[in-house]
Amino acid sequence: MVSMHRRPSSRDVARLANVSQTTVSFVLNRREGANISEETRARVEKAAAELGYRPNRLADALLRNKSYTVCCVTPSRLSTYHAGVVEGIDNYLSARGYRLLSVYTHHDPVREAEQVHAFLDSAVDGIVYFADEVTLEFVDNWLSRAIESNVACLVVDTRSRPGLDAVVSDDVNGSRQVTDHLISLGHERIGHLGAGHVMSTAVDRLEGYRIAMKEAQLPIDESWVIGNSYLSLPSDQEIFDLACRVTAITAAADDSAGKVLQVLKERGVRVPEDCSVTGFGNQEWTPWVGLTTVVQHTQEMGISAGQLLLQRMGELSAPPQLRTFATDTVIRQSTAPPRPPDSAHRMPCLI
Amino acid sequence: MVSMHRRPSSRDVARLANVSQTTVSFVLNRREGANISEETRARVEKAAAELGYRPNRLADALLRNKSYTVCCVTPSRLSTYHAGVVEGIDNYLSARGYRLLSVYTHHDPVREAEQVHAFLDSAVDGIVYFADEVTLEFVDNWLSRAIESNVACLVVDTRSRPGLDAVVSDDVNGSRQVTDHLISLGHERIGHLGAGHVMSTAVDRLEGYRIAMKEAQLPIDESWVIGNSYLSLPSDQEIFDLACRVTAITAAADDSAGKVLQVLKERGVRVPEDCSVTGFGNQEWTPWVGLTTVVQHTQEMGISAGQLLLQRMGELSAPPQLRTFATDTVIRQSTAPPRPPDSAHRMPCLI
DNA sequence: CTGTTAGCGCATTCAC
DNA sequence: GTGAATGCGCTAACAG
Repeated sequence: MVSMHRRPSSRDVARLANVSQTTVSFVLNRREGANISEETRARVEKAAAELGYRPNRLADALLRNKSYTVCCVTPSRLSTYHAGVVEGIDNYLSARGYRLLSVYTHHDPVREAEQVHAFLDSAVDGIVYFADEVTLEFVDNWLSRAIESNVACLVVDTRSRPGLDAVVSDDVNGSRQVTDHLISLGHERIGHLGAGHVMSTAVDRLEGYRIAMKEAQLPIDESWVIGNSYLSLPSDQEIFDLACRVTAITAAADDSAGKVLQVLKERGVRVPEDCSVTGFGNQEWTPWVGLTTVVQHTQEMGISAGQLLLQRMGELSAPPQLRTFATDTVIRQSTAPPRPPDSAHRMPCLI
Repeated sequence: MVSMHRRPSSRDVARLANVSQTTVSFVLNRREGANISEETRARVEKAAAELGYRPNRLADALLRNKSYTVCCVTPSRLSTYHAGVVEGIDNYLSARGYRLLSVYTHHDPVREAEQVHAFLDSAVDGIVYFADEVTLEFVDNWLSRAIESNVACLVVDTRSRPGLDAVVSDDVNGSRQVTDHLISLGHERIGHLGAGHVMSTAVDRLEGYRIAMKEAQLPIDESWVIGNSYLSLPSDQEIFDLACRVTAITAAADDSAGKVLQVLKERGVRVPEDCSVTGFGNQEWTPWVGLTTVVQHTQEMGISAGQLLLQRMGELSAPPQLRTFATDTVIRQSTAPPRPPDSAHRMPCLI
């Protein structure tokens, strides 16, 4: 026979301790002004412990219209980068009495809006939106209500919302640095596997590549720039063709670089001997394949996001802040000097 | 001047529509028995739309002690496997009026307990716990309360909680099949990079390896079995030494296999020529490195988990179910027949 | 058919 | 120093 007892309420504690509900509230919340006798305090605490009393968060949130909850909206779970930022936010907020909940949109704007509305219907205090190529253009479906509801909103990974607090990597310089690395190795024909023009991160990374090439006075053949999306990559043939035209490829994302490694391996193009490859993001698996890539300081970004959120909760009308984080380049085995032009070895595509 | 209006309540709708709050509730919830005139219904709906009324989920949840929310407790975000299962649960539940929220424990049992308690304090309807090597032995810190609170609990990835609904892969057979694949290629000295004895998945994968070897009448030298944890892998040297003693290594996890690939590459052991390598899990990056691995049917597992949860919510006393899912082996380029014993090429470690 | 009333669990203002 | 009364927004008995 399972005990179907209702869970204990503060009233139950009050009854057991022979005091009023108010006193229980005062004791358990350590309320300042209230001068409760030591004897009463002890009796209340004993009663609460005895019953295993825990305050009902719903009742409190309903009363205050505040739930001490922040939600984090992400396209999917699959990114070391996102994971790091979320962990940073989580660490910051959980140490300050807030909890962080996550939902995934699966790149579906309708689902995203539903998820956020559900949060707004539950007195959420803050929303962190991780920009997504697909849903970005639909954020206004929910963002306007979030702002009207005085909820602290913050966006990660895009500069396209100047009215909001935002946290981003310095994508331009990150891309520039990794391209400089290739240039310093002696590469002159360098390709870029980009991710289109929807995400400012993609645009910035392409821009960084262009700047590096320009500063080195290396011309860019426009056929060296391919890729329109983080999500759908160019065909194997397009990637292969690019590798035949250049001696190095900078990819705007590690996942894209991973795909490049696969294609080149399958077609007999050796990395880095025949073609160097770089990524962006330092995903967990990149050491395993020796991919040279760009490290983003995800923990710091997350902590900063947490700070901005709490500030915004306190001061809704303060001017929005954009925080940009420098990156590092981590050099592994996927980059090396290009083959000398007269090398005996021929690229398979040139045979 | 920001409008600081309180968000509209059902009472506001009632006032605007000139009806009582009850009528608003009946209309908006399409309550069966109540026979509301078409005219009234239209007036209420118009008023609700005009005010942009949305019901407050907190009030409802407080009243019913039910929030139509399920929480999912995961060690971290970084796993294609977890991602797939969570997506399956999400798809199933969101189509049935529930929402799925996720939290991460970062392998910290204290944090995990806090997170779950916060959910229990908010009338969560179900909990999905993804077994984790570190927190598994502490689940009773919160599990007992969850069960007493009549919350539907389900565990993924471990058979160690026979009292609970559980969803697992057929790890024994998955591991056995991938080992059989190596045996059929002609390997006789096969090593296993395991993950200890805490997680039943790790134990089962080791067991599957042993069964396959036994059935093929291949003896196992106990020095071929290394690895005590999913989280902390053996040293590079240990991995290298293992590769010198065998012609193939089955890893209990893709991440471990990835590490093996890195070490072998760094030390000049060619894969698959000198040593074949297999993983487990079909993580997103495995195609990029051509890793032969075991595919788990994550979506189906998630859907099944969703079904079990809803069943359990309806019938708390039903006998617990364990659902086991078959796996597939996906063969890529990291496995090949062993070198002939008299091969001219020598392993670097044997030189 | 619709409105009045009560109460979910809590914090809080105001008496005593 | 402590307690009675109020209301957050909602649904659901129960009247009428």
